[in-house]
Amino acid sequence: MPELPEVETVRLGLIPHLEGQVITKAGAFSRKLRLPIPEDFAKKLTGRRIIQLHRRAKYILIDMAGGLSVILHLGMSGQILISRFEANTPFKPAKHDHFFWETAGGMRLVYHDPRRFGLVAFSKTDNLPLHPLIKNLGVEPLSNAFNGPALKAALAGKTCTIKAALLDQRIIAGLGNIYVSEALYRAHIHPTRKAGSVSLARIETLVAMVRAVLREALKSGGSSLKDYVRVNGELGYFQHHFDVYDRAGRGCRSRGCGGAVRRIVQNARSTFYCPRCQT
DNA sequence: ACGCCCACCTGGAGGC
DNA sequence: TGCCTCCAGGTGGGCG
Repeated sequence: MPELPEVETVRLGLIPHLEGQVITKAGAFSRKLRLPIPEDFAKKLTGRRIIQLHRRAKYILIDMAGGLSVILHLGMSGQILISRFEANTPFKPAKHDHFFWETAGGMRLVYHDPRRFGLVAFSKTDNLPLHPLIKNLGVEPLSNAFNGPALKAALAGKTCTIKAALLDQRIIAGLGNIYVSEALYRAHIHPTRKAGSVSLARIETLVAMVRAVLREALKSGGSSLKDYVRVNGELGYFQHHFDVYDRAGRGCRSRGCGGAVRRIVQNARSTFYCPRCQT
C-alpha cells in the first residue's frame, strides 16, 4: 500500500508523539508478520527512550537509547495509529492488531495489518546501513543523488521495462505502483519502453516528474485507497489528483489529447497510462 | 547477473 | 444469501 509519501506522512505524524518519549509498556501478539515479531519485543522496548525517527525507502527507522533501532514496514495494508490512552486500562487488541507500545506522555501506538506483509525488526543503530533489509536499497528519490546522469547510468544496459526498473527498490528506493504510473505519465514515457533505451533528456524529465509527484503527494498526506491512514486515522487525499492510476477508460487529463487511459498488466501488476501521450 | 513468476495474506467487489 | 473469482499502495526467493 504505502509508498514513500504515505510512509513519510506516517513518520512525520509520529515524531511529535514519540521523539524524546520513554516507552513505559509494550506488547506483541503471536501471529507472524512478514518476519516473526522478535520474541523479546516487549522486554527490549520497555523503559527505553526514543531518540529520533528516520525513513529509508518505505521503512521507518526509530533510533532508541542504548544503540538500538526499530525497523518498521507497512507492507500493503499496515497502519500505525497513535491515540491517548486512559491510565490503568490495559490494551485490548482488535482483530489484526499485532503490537503496541505506550509512552510516559500518555500515548499508545498500535500496529494494525490485516494482510501481514509488514514487519517489525530490531537492529543495532550502528549496523543499520548494513542490515539485510536496508543494505541493497537504491537512491532516495528526494535526495540530490537522484539526478539524470545517475539514473541514466543505473539503467544502462537494462532490458526490463522502465516501469519494472522504477519499481526496483535497488535502483530507486521508495516508489511503488501508483507513483510509477503517475511519474511516467507526466514524463510522457511509455511504460513498456526498455529501461536502458530511454534517452538522457527523457530521463532528466522523468527525474523531475518523480520528484514533483512525490512532493505533491506528500503535501496531500499521501493517497488513501483502502487501508492507508495517517497516525490519527485521517485519510490522505492525493488519490483525488491521480492522472492515470485506477482511471482505466476515463479521459486523459492532458489538454487537447482526447484519448482514454488504458490499463495493462506488467510483471503481474497493473500499469495505467495514456497511449496517445506516452511514447 | 538479470528478468520474471509466484507465494506470502486477508478482505472487498462483482458476477451468477 | 452464498459461493466463486479477481483484485489490491510490497517484497524477495527461486527459477530459467
